[in-house]
Amino acid sequence: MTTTRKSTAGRRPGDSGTRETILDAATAAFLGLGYDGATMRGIARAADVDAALVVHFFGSKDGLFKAVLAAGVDPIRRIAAFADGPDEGLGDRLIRHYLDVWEAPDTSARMTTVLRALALSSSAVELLKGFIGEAVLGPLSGRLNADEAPLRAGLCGAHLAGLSLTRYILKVEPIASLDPGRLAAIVGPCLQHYLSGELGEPPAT
Amino acid sequence: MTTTRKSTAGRRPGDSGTRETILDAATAAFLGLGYDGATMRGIARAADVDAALVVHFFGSKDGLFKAVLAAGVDPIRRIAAFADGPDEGLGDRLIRHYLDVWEAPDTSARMTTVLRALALSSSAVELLKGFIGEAVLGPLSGRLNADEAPLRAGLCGAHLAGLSLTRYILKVEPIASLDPGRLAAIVGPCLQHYLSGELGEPPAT
DNA sequence: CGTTGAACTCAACGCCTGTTGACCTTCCGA
DNA sequence: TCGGAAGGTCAACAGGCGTTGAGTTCAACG
Repeated sequence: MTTTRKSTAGRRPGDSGTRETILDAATAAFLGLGYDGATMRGIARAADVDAALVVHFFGSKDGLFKAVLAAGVDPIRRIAAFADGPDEGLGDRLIRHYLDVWEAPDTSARMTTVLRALALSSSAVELLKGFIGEAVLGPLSGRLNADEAPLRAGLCGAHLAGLSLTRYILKVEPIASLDPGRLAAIVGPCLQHYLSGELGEPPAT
Repeated sequence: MTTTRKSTAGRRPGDSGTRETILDAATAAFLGLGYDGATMRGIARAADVDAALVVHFFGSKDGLFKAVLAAGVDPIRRIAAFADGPDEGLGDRLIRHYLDVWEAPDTSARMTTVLRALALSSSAVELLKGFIGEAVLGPLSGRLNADEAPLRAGLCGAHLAGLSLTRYILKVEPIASLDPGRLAAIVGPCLQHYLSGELGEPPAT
């Protein structure tokens, strides 16, 4: 027995979905503990795997977080579908697509992960900012033909972010329990106003 | 020279406000880096002091964080003053009071610290919910004579929370750099619509 | 059948963390 | 005048962190 290993190493037989297992464990860890709180070793342990394998798959902790972000935030891209259609119903379609995404159970868990991670680490803030800018605000402001498109997109983003925080994370009533359709009907017109209305002028009920 | 120290140790002459210096440094650190990101050594360095002294004063990192939170207390309550005055300008006064509080440098630092604490414990979430409910939503919904007052207040709260997240914490442009007066002029009418408008009807630019 | 590369483990690296205990120096009250 | 107590430094601890590199095992392809 000169250099014989313990034989636990090496590739496993069959098609192991280890990568996905790790990703799930990482999602749960980031959700429960935040970016800094979650550790590579802990995630590896939860996935019943060596920490080095996590590095092997995702390169680094940052890479892993980005992968979680990409997987969790990927549904955000679905929101972009709201852009198809005439200008007039834009605000309404935006809020409906947005709510659709958040109401899906696993999706909302993933997105909550992202938001939670924000509170603990500043590096996560940079990551999320980049993603929001690229995946949501960019396409949105690109589609708008009104002036000050980035501002309009930012206002919508701020309103939607606040809605998520209130409804899905803090669960403040009565917003949290409100019927999605009703909420969309209420918020849609305001988004529309931000998108195409006269900024700084009263919406005039 | 058996055990002679470098003579840098020992009590400093005069009345040194070292404790407060440390508290300030800690506030800044927690704000900029989050709980885990901020380090005892870093805080000590910023206060030009040894890390052990921080422990000496506050017991532990947890104790220091709690001290920072306790020092901040309740600038939120100042927002409640918006309620004085006629109904018509309510939305406008709400956003202006809200921005006033957040624009004050030390206040915003402290509030952001609290927000960051959210991820630490679910009790922090309860704390914030209580704060929001008591200081903003309560007075607001109590004052409104329209129907569905809690819902209206909740909508305003959601919008404002999103604004804080976007402007002060994530610092997403162009919202972050927007002139406060302009921002108030833009958002005020929408708040007003939530407060007294026809919910679910278009604001009709 | 041989080779290549992907999957996987193991041991170790260097770094940074919060905390401790010993020690020193000044202030203040008895 | 003298003795705590309070303010302050220093060196070191033990442990956790992300990451690395070498090594092993398996699957797939020519």
